[in-house]
Amino acid sequence: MKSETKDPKPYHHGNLKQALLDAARRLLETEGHSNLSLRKCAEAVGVSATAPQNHFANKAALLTALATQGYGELHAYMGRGVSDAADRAARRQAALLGYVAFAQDNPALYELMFSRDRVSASDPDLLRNVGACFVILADISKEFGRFEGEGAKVDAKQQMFVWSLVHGYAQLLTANRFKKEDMQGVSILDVIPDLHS
Amino acid sequence: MKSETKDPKPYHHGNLKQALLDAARRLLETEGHSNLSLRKCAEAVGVSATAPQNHFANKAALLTALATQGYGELHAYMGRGVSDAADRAARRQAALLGYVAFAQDNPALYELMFSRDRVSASDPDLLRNVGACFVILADISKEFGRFEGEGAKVDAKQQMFVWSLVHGYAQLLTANRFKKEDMQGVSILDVIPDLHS
DNA sequence: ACTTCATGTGTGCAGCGTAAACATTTTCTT
DNA sequence: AAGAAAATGTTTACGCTGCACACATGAAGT
Repeated sequence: MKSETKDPKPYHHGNLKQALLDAARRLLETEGHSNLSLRKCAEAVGVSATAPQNHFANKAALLTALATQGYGELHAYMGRGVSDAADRAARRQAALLGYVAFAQDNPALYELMFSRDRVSASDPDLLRNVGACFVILADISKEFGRFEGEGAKVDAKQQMFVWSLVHGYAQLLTANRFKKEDMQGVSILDVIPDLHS
Repeated sequence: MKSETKDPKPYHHGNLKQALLDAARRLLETEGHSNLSLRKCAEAVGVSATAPQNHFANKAALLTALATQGYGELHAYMGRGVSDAADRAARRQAALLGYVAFAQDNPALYELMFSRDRVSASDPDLLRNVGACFVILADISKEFGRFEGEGAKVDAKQQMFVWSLVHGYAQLLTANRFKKEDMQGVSILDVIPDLHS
């Protein structure tokens, strides 16, 4: 019984990496992005100020991990409560509502996920999770509206249309750019025009 | 001739405020948002590190002024090359193309304009310029697609649809979230589905 | 047992925003 | 014209930040 795998707490702290991510995530939403610092994360977890360096090469690496985690959860939100047998219209509805719900539940993280110079956009893990989200978006975009051109181009336009619409809606919503009175009883589904005659 | 208004250079520097904004804007696009500092702006202009404090209460105030300026230019981009006599379809086309062009020309500034905690969203000047942009968006949103509900609600949904779509498209485009091959010869106008039967 | 490596601490440094005291120049008031 | 007041700029200082570096410690492998 020399290498049992029952207790995965390897040593000093436990698993500091995930603890730092959790603390960073909480600080991000509570204090705002510009008040998030590695030192505050370290202090929240109870380690020295330089301990995070053992798990993240720099601050950008931590933010990238945070964004990667965010895309994973966004994917989960979009797939929530959808049975495999559901038709595309049902999946589409659930995915759109889930997408917006994630942004509303994690506005600061959502903004970070689309920031241009705070996360390293070429990170493989990040790209993988982004790709997983895009698979769902591509699926629900099929048979959506009428676009001109040949087949592949039509698919691309449909996907760009759906992603642009839901992303823009989510961002403008969480950035409070919509008038409150316009939002009464309105969801992302109401903002999609009737596409067929 | 004691108070002639011919030379508006008041004294020491000239007009440091605008010079700082110009420097900040250049640094923002070249160095990226996370490498923009007041001290670098001051150095670029050739004044001491604390001189900006006389013109901007804090860094957020400078970024807010930058965003305000951005919305002014976005408004100008949307109105470019449009005669007053043009019909709504022509204005819509020009405004959408102008909107996206501004985002492409000023990606870092565009991101700043929609950031949640770096600009003070309640600034009156900012709100005024945001409102001016929204007036154009509301105008081009009329008679767009088919939405259910009574009159005012339909207008609101149309506006939210158009702004969500063009903002999402602009942001995803500048964040390189679209596949390059999908973008070949595609503009914002191609991503809007045929809304009528 | 000894080495090796992963992980955590302590120290130090340059850059940052910004507060405070002071200097200088313009503008206002008389 | 003269002095007061305001606007603008500099210097200094302080605490916070990311991070490089040397070192300590505990776990794992041989």
